[in-house]
Amino acid sequence: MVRELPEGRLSGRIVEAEGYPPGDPAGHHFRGPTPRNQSLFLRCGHVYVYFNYGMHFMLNISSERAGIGGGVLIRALEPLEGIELMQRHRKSTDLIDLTRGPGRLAAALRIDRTLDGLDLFSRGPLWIGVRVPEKSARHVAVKEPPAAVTVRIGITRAADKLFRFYERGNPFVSGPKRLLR
DNA sequence: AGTGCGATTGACT
DNA sequence: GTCAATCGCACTA
Repeated sequence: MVRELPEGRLSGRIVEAEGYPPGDPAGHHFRGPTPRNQSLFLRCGHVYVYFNYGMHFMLNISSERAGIGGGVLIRALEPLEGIELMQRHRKSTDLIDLTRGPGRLAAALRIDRTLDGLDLFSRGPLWIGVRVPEKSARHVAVKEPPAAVTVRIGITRAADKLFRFYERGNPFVSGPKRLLR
């Protein structure tokens, strides 16, 4: 995940996310489009930013064809670039909690509703890149990071669905210990 | 027009 | 472990 700001570039590896697919009663798109959630109905790859609990922004990415509601909540990053600026945004120097959790992540990247509706493919102020290894590893077997699947965090409806995905063992993943697998 | 609560976090016992 | 902060919005009437 790459955030471009006048002060510099911020980036991090996505290590935790949750799916909110079409028809999911826990999704904000479930009851149809409204002014708040219309970005979830844009073609996949658009940003939906939700202001939660009156104080935290949450970063989502639409995941379906145009007109179909669905999205992915980005819950945690492993910080890569611009760590000092992220620390200023978070008013904390604690590295492990810098982007661990959806609210912290959005604060660190200075994400708010002005980014709502943005097309991630447009290479604007926010986009997703593919990290290229420092050295060419074509002849080396690339090891896939171990993935784990659990129920989603902090929801009440469809609470049994296994739609949370994270990199096993990564210290930048959020959530209660009982969900660790 | 009024109301209850939410995809969380940080402070505190 | 508990709990307050804080507000936009969907829902009810």
